[in-house]
Formats: sequence, structure tokens, C-alpha cells
Amino acid sequence: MVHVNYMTSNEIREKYLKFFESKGHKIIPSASLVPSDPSILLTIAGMVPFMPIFLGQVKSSLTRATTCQKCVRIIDIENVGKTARHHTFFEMLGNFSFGDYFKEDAIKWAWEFFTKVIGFSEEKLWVSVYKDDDESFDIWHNLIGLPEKRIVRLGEEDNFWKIGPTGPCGPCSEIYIDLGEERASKEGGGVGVDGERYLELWNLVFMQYNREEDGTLTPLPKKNIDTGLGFERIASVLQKADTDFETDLFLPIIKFIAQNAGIKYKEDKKKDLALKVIADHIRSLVFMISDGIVPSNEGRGYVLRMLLRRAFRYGKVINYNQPFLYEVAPVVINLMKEVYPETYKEENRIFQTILTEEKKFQETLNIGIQILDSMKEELKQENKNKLSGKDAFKLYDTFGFPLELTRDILEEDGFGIEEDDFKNEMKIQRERSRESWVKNKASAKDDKINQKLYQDILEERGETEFIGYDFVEAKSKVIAITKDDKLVDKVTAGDKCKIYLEKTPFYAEKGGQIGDKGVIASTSKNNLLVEILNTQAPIEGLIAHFAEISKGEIKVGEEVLARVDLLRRKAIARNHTATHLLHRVLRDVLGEHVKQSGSAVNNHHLRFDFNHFAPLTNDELEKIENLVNEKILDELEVETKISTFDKAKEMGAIALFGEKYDEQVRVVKIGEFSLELCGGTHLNSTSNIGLFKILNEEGIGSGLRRIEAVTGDRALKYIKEKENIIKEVSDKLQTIPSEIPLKINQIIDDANNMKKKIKIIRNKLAHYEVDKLLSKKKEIKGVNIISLKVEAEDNNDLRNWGDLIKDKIKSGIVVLGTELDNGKVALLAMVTDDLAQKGYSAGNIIKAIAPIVGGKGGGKKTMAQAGGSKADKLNQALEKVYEII
RNA sequence: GGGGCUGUAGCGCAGUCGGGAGCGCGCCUCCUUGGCGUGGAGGAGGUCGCGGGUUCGAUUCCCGCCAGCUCCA
Repeated sequence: MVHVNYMTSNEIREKYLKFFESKGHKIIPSASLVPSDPSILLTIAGMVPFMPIFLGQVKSSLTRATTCQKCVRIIDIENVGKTARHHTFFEMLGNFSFGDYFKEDAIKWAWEFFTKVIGFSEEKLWVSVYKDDDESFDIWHNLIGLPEKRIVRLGEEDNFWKIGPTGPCGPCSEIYIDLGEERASKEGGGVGVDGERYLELWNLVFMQYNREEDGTLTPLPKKNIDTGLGFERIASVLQKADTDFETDLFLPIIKFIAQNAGIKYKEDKKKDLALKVIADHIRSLVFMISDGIVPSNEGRGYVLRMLLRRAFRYGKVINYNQPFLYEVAPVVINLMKEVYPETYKEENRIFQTILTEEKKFQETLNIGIQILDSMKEELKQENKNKLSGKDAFKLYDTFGFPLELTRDILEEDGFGIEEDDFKNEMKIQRERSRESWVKNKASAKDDKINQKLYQDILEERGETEFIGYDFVEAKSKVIAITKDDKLVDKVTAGDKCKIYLEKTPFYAEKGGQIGDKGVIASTSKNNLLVEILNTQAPIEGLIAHFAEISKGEIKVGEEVLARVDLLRRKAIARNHTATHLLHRVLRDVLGEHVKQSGSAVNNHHLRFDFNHFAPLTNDELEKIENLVNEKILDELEVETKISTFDKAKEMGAIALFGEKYDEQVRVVKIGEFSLELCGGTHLNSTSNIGLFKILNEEGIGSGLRRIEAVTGDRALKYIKEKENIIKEVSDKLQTIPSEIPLKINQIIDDANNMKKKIKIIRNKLAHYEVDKLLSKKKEIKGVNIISLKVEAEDNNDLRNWGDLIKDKIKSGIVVLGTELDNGKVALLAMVTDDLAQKGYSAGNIIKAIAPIVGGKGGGKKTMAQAGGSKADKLNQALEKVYEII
């Protein structure tokens, strides 16, 4: 139980961040659980948000940072609640150095924090170092003065960190606390073995090598520090809690759930497990939803759904059969809202999302129960006592029905499950998934090779200066040319290549805005012309002009004139500025939960993806369109300025695609209406957009919507096109546009009436005709036979004829043929039931005569159809019928 | 990213071997009733998810796509 004298978790968080701030670190708020890198599922560690900096993919002026990062990890989900320390949601304290301080400071400060700030007694602390890392050993032993026996050398498994088979890596050093002999596990052992007694608290990672393709380690030019201190663990130690669940982070949640369920924590082990699992999972749910994740059947949305369902199922253990998780969410929010205001802001949506999803799961369970019931019936009938693993798996895999539930329900009737078979099916499923994943990884390898090329260009020849905000034309020097991913000195007419300039007015595709097009020409002679088809930044800082040489040749070192296609650039700017207006308006109209989740801006149109739970109504779309156009007419001034990240955020700027922690950010401000971080090119005034028109709105995934729109001359063109269609229609209908709906209704009514009349007339006519046909009846071997050519539209019509005749003759065989409009023939044979019983078969008849008209056919005893191509042989085929009876 | 299942009338669903698209509820009209309900009679409502292919003929078989559900990663 938490004692008042113990440090609260909020105090611990505060102390940690403040301590490292005093050591020159910048305190950065926790990044979203959704990483900016779309290929990473979730933020699973404190360093994830800094990955691009560690990997050198983005420039940053940041050298030291400290965070308390929210994380979600589901790898050890099975252990959650069973052990003292496993969680799906957890917070990670960390301090980071980007090419700044290294081992000595990292170790020194960690020690200082633990012994001076937190007040751990030195004797209880142990450390481990990587077996070959003498440097760290020295620092611990000689500088800190830690006795040799409390420094343990561990192997690669425990104390060597790597990001993957290649890339940055390095040794690490971990700090443990000895919780005393009484906590020793049965097996015993020392540091790194007995995790119960020697609790690992803090991992200091020394990123100092890069592992090459061939496995060799080369030292990194800039060494980094990445540390992770488990927040729940340190809280449990400081609050003298047996497990993390007895800290002030979990206990209020557990107590609330227990109270609502009418039970007490620590009275029943099975129920305690349920309480712990639910308390853990609900934390994940709250944070994931507040970061914009929506339940779905794939990706992170699936992780969310899985956690919710798991928690819901555990509810059954403590007698919950109805939705209850949504009631627990506010407790979590209350605990966390000061540190993580996003949870409070999204409270209502979190509540709704959880409740809806709980209800949905109940539905899934109901369907599963029905299927399981019928499976049970089958077992009874077949006198079996075990459900096959295949069926159990199908229930699980296809219908999402949990295995435990299957087991429980079967047990009630004394049935079991072939568990081994189930496990085997599961294994096959896993292997299949892994194989496809491995395949995917292989294809990413090519990109890596190119990445190296760009890195080299950047290092050897320097960054490209972008001057396109102020200029669309400039003189510049060619600093490199690549052709087929190799550096070349010159290219000539007809070549396709990439050109790199010292400075350029060409905007490289970024933030959804398409790259510029234009030309590069010679500054002196007019014998050079290069078409620039696209512009991209393969890595940050380097701009590649995708070029095709139309005339002359171009050499590295040459001075050239770069000119952007201005009209195109203007059209792009119209769409980009309109996108900002749309973004703001969407939030105003639909709510602040609307978050951009991608956009594409080019010279033709704009596309905007965002989270929203439902399709937009026509009213909403109209309102949105009107508001954007209103802002266009307001002639709002568009200003761009460079600011600091913190300042921009303070002003309320909407930040896109995760944070970059750069000191310098560019802010685009539209009047007093919109403020966004954005690197794109914009108009000077919203009035230059001219006109904004939404083309369509659609769903692109669960909880994701997309709006496509056009501006300026494109919007006008769109309206013109619609106008033309309306004109064409009204002309054809010989009416005025406003009367079109009325006229159309009339025409549809008329057509329907006519169809009905035709049907009636045809029927009448048919009855009359049928009598005529009946008169041609022949009798062979006592069987009535009619085999005739009729006028029929299609097979359906032919059948109707057949039915009429069959009804009249009561007993007999009817064969009809007709010539179709396309020149082919259709045949039909019918045999009345009494004759079919005697052995006559329509199918056999049709098979016998179809070849005569060059066709094939078949059917049942009473009815058969065939088609053929030789219309001239139709009569011959029909005659044949009389012969074969 | 890789599997499984589903897609048929407004809703819930059936459709066997490739050969007439059906059932229940709901809806409309009439009768029954003082009225509602009930009961009876009649009726409307379908691009069989979309697009290809095989076939004389595809809701049915094959391929691709889309949507929903679900499992694995």
C-alpha cells in the first residue's frame, strides 16, 4: 500500500526530468504512441521518437534531451498480471545524447540521480557491463568507486544493444537494485539471473558502432547515449510495493474495478489476475485512443481491439458480462490528466470508443456461441467427446471466438478440445505470416543501397540550399549528377539522370506537396536545355532534380540557370493554402478530434485524409465548402515565419507528422484563422485561391476519411463540366434544368407502366398463340409431342412459352426453338412430370438435337436448354425430336 | 503485409449437380373489426458486391478487385 511518506509517481517523474534539465537537457513532452515513421507499429520504447536523429535521417540542433515517454508493447502480453513487472502500457524515463556527452557523463549522472536525488543507498546498487567493455568497467570502478564485486560482466544477450542485423549498436550498462535476501527467487542466483532480488532498473545504452553488411563493427563518427529507466519499477521500489500493481499508478484503478465488481483485491488469486490485467489494458486503451488510434482489424487499430477484448474477457472472471471498461477509463484519465492532458481532452471520445467496441465484441461472442452450439450438436450425433482442433481454430480464427470461452462452454457438457491440433493450426498461421514478412524485408534492401549513395553525396559535396520560398529562378552550380544510381561527371542529350545543385528554387516533394517541375538552362549559351520532371529530397538536406536532357550537355561544376514552372507552382500553392483552410474548417465543423493523417497537394487537386468516425453528411460537406470559400473571400493574408518549436506550439500551431524537436520550425499563418507548422509553398492571400470545390468524400479505412477538392481554374472547370452535363440532359429532355427531376420521374413512371402493359399484352397474345401451336400437336407412341419454332426474345421468354404449352397439354413433351437477335439459336425441351417418371428426359432430348444446330446443352429431366449457332438447321433439329421419341 | 469467413428484396437469411431467384419479418391494397390488434386474400420490392474468364447457359466454377467480420505479424 502506498504510504504518504513515499514519493508519488508524479514526484518521481518531475524529479527525473528536472535533474536532467539541470544537466543541460531539454525536457521534451512525451511523443505520440503513433510513431512518425509509418513502418513502426507503436512507440515501444523511450528512444523510438528519436530514431530518425540517431540514424542521421533528420538534422537536428538538439544535442541533449530528456523525456518521460508513454509506450505500448504487447510482446509479453501473456505475462501481464502474472508477473510483478510486465505491462502493455508503461512509461519510460530517459536521457539522450546526440553526438554530445558519452559514457562517463551518462554513468556519472545516473549514479548521481540514484544516490543523491532519489536517495538509494550505494550498497544496494549493482551494475552490469558488457563483457568486453573495459571502458565502462573502469568508469564504474575507478571514477564512481563501485567495488569490483558489484560490477558484473554480461554477454551479448543482456548487454549489447542493436537495432537490427545492421546499423547502429553498442554495449550497454545496467543498474540493479538489491531488494534483499527475502525477495530472492527459489532458483537464486546473482545479478542478471535472479530478477526478483536484483531488479533491473536502468539501462544505459552506449551507441558507438555501426554494424556493416559483412558483420564488422565500425566506430560511429557521432556517439550517442540512450537510456531507459522503467518508471513503474522505480515507483514500486520507492513506494515499497511488492509489485508495480501496488503503486499509485495502478492501485486506484484496481480498487475502482474491484469495488464496482463487489470484490476485494488480494483475496482471490484468480480474481487478482483479472484485476491486474484489466487495470493494465485499460491504461493502454485510454492512451492509444487519445493518440488517435481507432479500433480496426489491422495494424495498431488491431492491437487496440485485441487489448480491449482481452480485458473484456477477463471481466467475466470478476462477474462482468456487460460492457464495463468504459466506466474505468475516467479513473485512468483522472490519474494521468495533469501529465498527459491529451487524455482529458479526448475523454468523451475515449468513453464512446470503448463502449461501442465492447458492445461490438458482445455481438461477435453471440455469433460464436451460436456456431459453437451447432458444433456441439454435431459432436453429440457423432458420439465424439472432443472438438477437433481445426473446428476450435476456425471458431477462433474466422469468427474471433476466444479459445478459453470455447473450452469453458464445451466443459459444461463434458466435452474437450483437441488442443494439440489447435496449437498446430496456430503454428501454421504464424509461420505463414512470418514468411510474408521476411519477403517484405528483402525488398527494402535496395532502398538502403541508394541511401548510402545519397549520404555520400551529402557528406562530400554539402547540402543543397533551398531558396524557393523567395525565388522561382536562380543561377546555381551543379555539384553532382547521378545516372542509374551512380555518380557521373557529365550527361548529354537524351540522358535521364538526377542533378544536384548548390542552391535551388525547386521545391522537393515533402509534407504531401508534390515536387516542382521546370527547366535548367545554361547561363551563357542557349545550347543547353534540361527538363526537370520532378524534384525530391532522398535524404534530408539533399535535393535531387529528376532530369531529362533535351539539348546539349551538362557537367558537374558548371554554372546553370534553374527555372521553376511558375504557373504550376502557383496552382500547387492554391491547393496547399486551401488545404490549410480545409484542415481548420474541418476541426471547427466536426470537432477537434479531426487529425490530419496524410495529404497530397499537386497542381491538379488536393487530397486530405483525417480521422473521423462517420461519413460526412451532405449538410456537413456543404458547410465545410461554404466556410472555406468564406475565408477565401475574406482575403486573409498568408504569412510564413521561422520560429522555435516551443513558441509555435504555444501559439497553438497544429503540428504535422510527429514532432521533430528542431529548434527552427517554419510556421504558416493564415490571418488569425489558421496556424500550422509547414514547409510548403503558399500564396500571399487566400483570395488567390479563387474558388474551392469539394469533389468527393470517402472512407479509406476504419475511422479514416478522405476529402478531395479542387481550387481556382480547376474548380471552375469542374463546375463547367457539370453544367454541360445538365445542359445536355435538359436539351434531350426538352425541358429547363430546374424541371429535370420532375421530367425524369415522369419518364420512369411511363417506362414502368409500359413494361407492365407489354407484359399483359404478351401474355394475352401468348394464350392466343398457344392454342394455334397446340393444334400442331403430334402423338407418337401415345405421347403428346410439340416441337416447334416460336418467336421468343431470350431463354426466359422461351421458358414462358414452354410453361404455357405444358400447362395446356397436361401430359407431353414440348420442344421449342427460336432464332435470337444475334443470329444464334436457343432450344428448350420440357417433359411433364408423369412422363419424366416413365423415363423420358428433357436433358437427353436436348443433348440429341443440340449438335444439329452446332451447339451443346443440358438440364434436368423435366427441363433442359441449349444454344447453337446454325440458325438454318433449326427446323431440322426440331423435326428430329419426333424421330427419337 | 499474410490467411480464414461473409456479401442474394428495407431487415434477418436459404439456395443441392451450372439450367426457372426463394423463405421469415417488414411494406402496400382489399376483406374481417365500431377502432387497434388478430386472421384471410392479393401485390410491390432484386445490376444475386463489382469486373473479367470458362460454358450453349454462371447467384452457383475459376481469376482479379471492393466492402464487412476475424486471426496472425
